[in-house]
Amino acid sequence: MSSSHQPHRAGDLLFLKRLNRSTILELVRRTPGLTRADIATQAQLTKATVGGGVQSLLEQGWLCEGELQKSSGGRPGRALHLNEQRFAMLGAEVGVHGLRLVACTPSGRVLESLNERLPLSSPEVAAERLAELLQTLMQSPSLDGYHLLGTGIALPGPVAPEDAILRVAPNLGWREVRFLDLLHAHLPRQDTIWVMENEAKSAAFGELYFRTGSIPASLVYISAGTGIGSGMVEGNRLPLLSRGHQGLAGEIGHTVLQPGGLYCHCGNRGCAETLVSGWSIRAALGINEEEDLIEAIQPRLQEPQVQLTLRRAGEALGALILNLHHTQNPSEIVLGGSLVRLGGPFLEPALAYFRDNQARLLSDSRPVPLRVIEDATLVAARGAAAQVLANVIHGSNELL
Amino acid sequence: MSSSHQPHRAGDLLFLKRLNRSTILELVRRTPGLTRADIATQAQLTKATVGGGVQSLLEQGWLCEGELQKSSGGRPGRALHLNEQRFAMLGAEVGVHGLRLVACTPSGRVLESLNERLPLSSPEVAAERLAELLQTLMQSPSLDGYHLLGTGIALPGPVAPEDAILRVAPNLGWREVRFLDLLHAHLPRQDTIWVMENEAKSAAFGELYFRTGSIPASLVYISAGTGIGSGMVEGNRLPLLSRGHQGLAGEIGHTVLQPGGLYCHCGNRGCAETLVSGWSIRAALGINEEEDLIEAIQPRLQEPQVQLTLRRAGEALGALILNLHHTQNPSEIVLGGSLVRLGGPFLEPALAYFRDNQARLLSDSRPVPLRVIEDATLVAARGAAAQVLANVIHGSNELL
DNA sequence: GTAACTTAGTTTTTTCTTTTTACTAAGTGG
DNA sequence: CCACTTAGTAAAAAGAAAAAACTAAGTTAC
Repeated sequence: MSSSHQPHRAGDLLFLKRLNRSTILELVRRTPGLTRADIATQAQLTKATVGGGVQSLLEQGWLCEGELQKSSGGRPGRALHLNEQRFAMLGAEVGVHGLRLVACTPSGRVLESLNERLPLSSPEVAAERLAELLQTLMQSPSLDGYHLLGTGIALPGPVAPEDAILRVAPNLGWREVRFLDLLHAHLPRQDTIWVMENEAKSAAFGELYFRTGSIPASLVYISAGTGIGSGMVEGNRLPLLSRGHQGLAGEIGHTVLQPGGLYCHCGNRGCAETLVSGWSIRAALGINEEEDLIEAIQPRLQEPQVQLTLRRAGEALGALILNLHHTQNPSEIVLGGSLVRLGGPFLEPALAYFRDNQARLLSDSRPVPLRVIEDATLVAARGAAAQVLANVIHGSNELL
Repeated sequence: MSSSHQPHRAGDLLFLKRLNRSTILELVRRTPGLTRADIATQAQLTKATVGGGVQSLLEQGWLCEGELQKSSGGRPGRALHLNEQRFAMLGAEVGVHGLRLVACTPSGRVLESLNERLPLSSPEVAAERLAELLQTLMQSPSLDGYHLLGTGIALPGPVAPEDAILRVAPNLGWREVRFLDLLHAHLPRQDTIWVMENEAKSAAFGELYFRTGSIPASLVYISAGTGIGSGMVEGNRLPLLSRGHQGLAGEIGHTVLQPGGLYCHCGNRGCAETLVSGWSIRAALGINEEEDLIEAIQPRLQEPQVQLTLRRAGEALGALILNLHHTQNPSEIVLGGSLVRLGGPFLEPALAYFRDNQARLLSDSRPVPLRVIEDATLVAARGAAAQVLANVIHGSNELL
């Protein structure tokens, strides 16, 4: 969301100060254990400036001091870490089959989570229930003493940038929903940050943002569930989400993969979702909406028709991944979503297709890493929480 | 190339000063005729700061003062413009069929251009000839009195970010070419900026960067010629090119559009280029490499086979554009390249496909603007020059 | 015509943040 | 134990933008 459509920020001294504070905090966040001297080197600031900045970040409770580092012939520096006891963010995902909530620390550690199945319902009902669960989560004992920075909401559909409107959620049957407004009817804003973003984009953000050590320059998260979506985040200094003009960036489920192919829900023909998605697999195998897809397929895995369907779907997913490779070319690809649980018969063809074809153009010896997340339950909710933190650290608010 | 892999820049006072100078220059560049007061409002700086910044930019020759604005009940402000007499950038495109060179002013006005056909040749030969032509261009009388900021080179293939290596140029048969090094064997660096980038990405950059007035938040340029490539540029403050991890971002010609389809040059099956590209159309219609594609087709436009081929290719292009819409979702799409000259029989199906299908997901009343560039001869070269200027204004060099 | 008002831009002083410089702290190695 | 190295702090200096006061140059009301 970030909003703030002002193209240029004021370049005053306060801005400079905050920029340096945010730089320091960001460096420690990425590589825990840094000393003041390390920061001075990496940020190209003087020791004095870093010392002052660290001082104020310690006082505000963002950082805490750790052990003395090993010395290499001089006074040892003192390690700095994110303070894990002071601030927390909430994140929630509104999914097709339920609500997932997390509370996590600035390093991404999950303090508490909730997972509730909820049948398909109206935006109003979902918002009311989510508000209740958020209240519950906030009062959880494991959050005692934490100052809550804000709440991020992940939704299964394109969210218009700047507007905080969920444009459409095909699998929920929602359209043009101002979900945050609905939520605030039951839960006060309370001067904290509220972020609302697409589910796959949130997941992508969290997967990159909470990484420490060697951080990929860019990352694509593919969310394969009832529908198929993706999100891309990149940028070295501040991680930026590719949202697109109308929030449609990453809607790979509706890229054409077979011109003149089957009709898709969206009305076009040959969309990727007609080949690979929860709903297309259900349709091909005659599995009811009420049944759990995975549970229904598990006992039928030996049937040739099931195997063929899964292989075809997997190959289509492989082509989709390859297409992302050739349009966005991320440094890393992460695959999550409920379809991952279909396992080898579905995943192997996908991975094989990408593995065999990704080096067609470039004979690059180092293939792009592709990681499969077995349990992606909390990924999107956690990523929504991540965006709250990023908003605080990089945003123009007064919290830092 | 931008390079400078340092993740964080020093936040000292000089940095702040340069940031504000660059902000001022950027604002005037985007909306010529701004007054100091306008800038102060938009940049959220005080009149005094803007006054000082403008002063130094006037002295350095970046800006010049224009007419008095109309007054609305007070002292009229003085319009500021880019100085078009002082600085210039060179840009060149190495294409499959020849070399194109331009010299242009900071506003993008072309001072001089060269266009030379060159048969397919080695990187060394091309570099030597390009060096000669650059020399010629630099000595052109219309560049008298101009200070040259640098030179940008656009190449028909993926360029690795940070490395200045052309990874591969399929239609030239080149691989792993350090083109700038070859060029510098014949032409000294001379303390100016050198930029090397993919051709479609360069074009995209130039199309966005030289725009004034209402500037789209993001733009995709599609280059449809012998092969098909694209480039995306976005970002409000400083325009950022999506390069991708290995420079493969935008290689839409090798996205799979028909799994199990025809074999592509790259070895994979069903790539978009097997359906729409200069080479696939030649193959379908039996047109020799030596003939000019457009000239060969023109007299045969009434043949049903030609019409069918062009329509099929156009529809594939339409699907490609729709796929970009659903993966990148740019605010604007620009279509250029030699295939544009095929005209209606090719373009109409493409535009119709995109027009009819782009609102499937969102019933957005305002469709994404799609502009066709009739004569894209100089677009990539000009865009390469644009990157030089952007490097000066936003980069960390001392020129500002 | 002129005084009141409005807006543009500059000059001067003040404020604030970083750097510079000098210093203290705390380890290693001969 | 003493030189040496590196980490971090403190006080003085430099430099940038802000704030306030000012001049400049138009319009509007009467």
